[in-house]
Amino acid sequence: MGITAIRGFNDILPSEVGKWQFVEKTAREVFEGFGFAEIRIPILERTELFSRGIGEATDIVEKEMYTFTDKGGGSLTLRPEATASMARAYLEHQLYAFDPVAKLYCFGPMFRYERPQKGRYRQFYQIDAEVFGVGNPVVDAEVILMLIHFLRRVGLEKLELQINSLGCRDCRPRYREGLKAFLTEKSFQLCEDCQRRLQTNPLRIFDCKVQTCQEAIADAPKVSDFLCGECDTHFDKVKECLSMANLDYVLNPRMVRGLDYYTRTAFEVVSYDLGSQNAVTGGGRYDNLFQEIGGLDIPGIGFAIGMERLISLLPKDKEFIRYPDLFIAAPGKGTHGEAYRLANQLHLEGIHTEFDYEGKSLKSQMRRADKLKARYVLILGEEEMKKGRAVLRNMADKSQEELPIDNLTGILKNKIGKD
RNA sequence: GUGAGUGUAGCUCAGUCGGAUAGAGCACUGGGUUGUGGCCCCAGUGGUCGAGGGUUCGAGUCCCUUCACUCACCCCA
Repeated sequence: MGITAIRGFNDILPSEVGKWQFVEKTAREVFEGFGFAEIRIPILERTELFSRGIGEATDIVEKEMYTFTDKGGGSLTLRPEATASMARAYLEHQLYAFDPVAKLYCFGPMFRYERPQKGRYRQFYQIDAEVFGVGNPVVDAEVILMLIHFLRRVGLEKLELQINSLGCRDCRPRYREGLKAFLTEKSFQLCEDCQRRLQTNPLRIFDCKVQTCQEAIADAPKVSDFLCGECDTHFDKVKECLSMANLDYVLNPRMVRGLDYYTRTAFEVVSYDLGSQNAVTGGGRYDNLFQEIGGLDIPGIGFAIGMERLISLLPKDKEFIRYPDLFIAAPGKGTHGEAYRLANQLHLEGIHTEFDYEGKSLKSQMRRADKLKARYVLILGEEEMKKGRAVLRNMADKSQEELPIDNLTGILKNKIGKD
């Protein structure tokens, strides 16, 4: 093997690309129907954008970013997520001056230096959708509704929507301290990792798989007990709106988000067909992000969908590959040029046509037509060609008919359009 | 960063206790049919046994090192 792709960076081969196009096309249709507009943003940003936006102490910023110094001497980072960049673009171009409310979506690769495993790669693709400028809980529900609607449209079932409220900058620290105090008394029960988490991020202990840690936190206080009045009514309103839309959800008081900027509503959609990395999408509200990166006090909410994870869940029986409409077989040497001429003519008409480049036997050409799953084969026989005619074979039912070559385009368009 | 598993043909995999020229199926090419696909039959192409070192008369097989991939931890989409 010569040069290979680097670890965690994958090629998406033609046989897979149909799925990607389908998912992207569906996302565009659904999101634009909800009033979202596409935005395209760079994949490189100043490192500062992420360290301030995502949070210095997060795993992403601490150890997962692809950061380097460019020739101008500045520190740049391949984006590990899109929200901070989208917020930056919104501020930089003062989109709020036209309308404080911006509903944006974008597609693209993200980069995180992690050990790859099932559903986790160093370059991975996300679909992001964000609403900037609305603090009202109705929009939380609206965003979640759009997300679920999209997931159903691409054919996913057996999904579970989990929601939680993380509180705001007032009540989250209170909860954190409360939890810390509670667990400190039980710290002898905690594993080594959780001893550390107790200091750095006590909320994470909820995720620990160690039996004794689970026992320790079994009757730990919940976020909901600590929410301030405003966060409490906000969350109630979100739940109420979800119910109004007939969306089923599971309250997961243990759900924690890894990025510092999340506040209040947090949600995840998980699938039990995914393996260990079971979140297809995750998101939430981030009312502090804009202040961290720019100063203006603008609320936001959004989600990121993991493309690879989503695509791995797509129904298996669905066909995403486009097969040729026609294969032109030219068994005789004298008919080769005609195959080339005809194929080009048909290409200009948008008819997906293949032909043999190698001058192989008719049998071999037929075999290839079959392998490519061409619907029709046009056989340019020397006998027929002398009369200006050719044989058109329907590969599915084996029927054949002799046709005049000069009228071929019209006839094919008619036939192919029919089914 | 940590742990476990796996590396033999393009793909999926056999390969016994260390023994002779490393196999099968699929795929590919050609033929059986001078001009007709799938099924069948025949033949052919294709290998640095991941790489490097060691033990041995002899290594795909045993040992060491290394690389890659996979899964899991951590964390997240």
